[in-house]
Amino acid sequence: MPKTGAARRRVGRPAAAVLDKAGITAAALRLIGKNGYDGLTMAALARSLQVAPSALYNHVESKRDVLLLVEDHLTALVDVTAFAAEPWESAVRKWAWSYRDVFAEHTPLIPVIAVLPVTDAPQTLAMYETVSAGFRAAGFPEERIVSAIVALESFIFGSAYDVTAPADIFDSGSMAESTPSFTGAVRSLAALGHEKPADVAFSLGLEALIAGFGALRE
Amino acid sequence: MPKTGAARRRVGRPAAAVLDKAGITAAALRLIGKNGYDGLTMAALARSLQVAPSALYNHVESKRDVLLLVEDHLTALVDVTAFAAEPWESAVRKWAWSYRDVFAEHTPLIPVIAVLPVTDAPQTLAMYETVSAGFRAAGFPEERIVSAIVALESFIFGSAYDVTAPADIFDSGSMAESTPSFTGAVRSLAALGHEKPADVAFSLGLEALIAGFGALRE
DNA sequence: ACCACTAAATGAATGCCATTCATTTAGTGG
DNA sequence: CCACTAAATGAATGGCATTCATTTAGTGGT
Repeated sequence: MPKTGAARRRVGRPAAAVLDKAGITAAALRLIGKNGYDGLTMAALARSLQVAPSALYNHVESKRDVLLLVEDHLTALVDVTAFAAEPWESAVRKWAWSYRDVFAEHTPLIPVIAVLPVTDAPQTLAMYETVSAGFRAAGFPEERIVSAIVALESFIFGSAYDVTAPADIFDSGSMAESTPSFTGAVRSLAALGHEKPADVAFSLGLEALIAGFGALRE
Repeated sequence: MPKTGAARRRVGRPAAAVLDKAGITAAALRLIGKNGYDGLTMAALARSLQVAPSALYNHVESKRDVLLLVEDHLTALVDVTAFAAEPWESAVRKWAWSYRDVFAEHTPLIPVIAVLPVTDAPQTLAMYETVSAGFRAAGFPEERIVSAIVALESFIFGSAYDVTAPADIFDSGSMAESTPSFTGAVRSLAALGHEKPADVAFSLGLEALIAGFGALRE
């Protein structure tokens, strides 16, 4: 029996195209928002677009392609505006926090991004252009710009994972007596207060990187 | 027909146990070494141990469990010896390079490690104990030790991905004219020489972190 | 000596997944 | 008007982790 309200599409090319990359991207993001990355399957994506799974392959080559569309969309959300208006230190700081926050919600993309040729992701390339122009304007020696950005990005990606870690990740359980130094350090961090441990670590590392890199400027 | 040289095991519990965790770990590592993480399937693992796939589940609960065994084994390979014998700066430097090098070959484990409660991984916990003791002995304020280690680890994990990136990852292709600043920076890095870009970026970031954190010591 | 129980293997499903292919239909350029 | 291309369906395909019923071997208790 045909679906209740579903006016089944008949076989063959429809008069107006049903799918395009923007629609696929939006549907993927909706799906991820509702069910996480486990819920993002080609079948579920097709269902949410009221289309047969195989129809997706007229628009993307693979599931990895879908992840790439999502990645590029998200990168456009990273805030780079401070590079136009603020001193280098605070611009980097804002960019880094924003970048981490966006991808902390999307860690399954990190393995994809990390090895992604920038050619395949126009928004990502645009971000690099803005950031590297900011470094150049701040007096960075040209041959260090890319390395500094890569180092910051590595730190940001690693820190994004850290945000998703369970609160009790450092609970050493029954081994506590045999690891006194670590157990003590964990306890005294916990005693410190309510600020999120992932934020404390990110701030600590980011400020060290900013200070260290700032010294390279001419 | 029974396999050629294979003396098929008959159904039922064998006289001597065929499997244990150490054997499973070793086989998984062999498989990863030969075919990468794509080649590590429960079926392939079982085949390499001459066992039915379902037999594995008497010893591990899931594939994730297998990855955990591998992770803990690898962590034991990270070199922490310098913390016993060298000044803090060089000990951290050696540890960080070693840690990055080990996991650069095993990036698919990073999502697993990053959210892994330390209770489940004794070798990993042992590494933390040695490192935090080194920080403490170097005069680190106790409540910053964990944050500093987490920040370093985040940088290390992100940098491990970077090692695996394709050489032409920053080739902006046809968009080169619209991204002059970034394209110029990439070119002048390439002109610089033969040192691996991932190593340059890692060194740059690591030295900044060491310098920044060193200043926290009392 | 027996018996209940647990541990460790096999082999046959199960259900999900990404992807491919043959087929159908709709627009388009020459 | 005709060949071609684009975009949909629907039916495979093969691989995957995992589960379950079944069989057999050792073990601890009476």
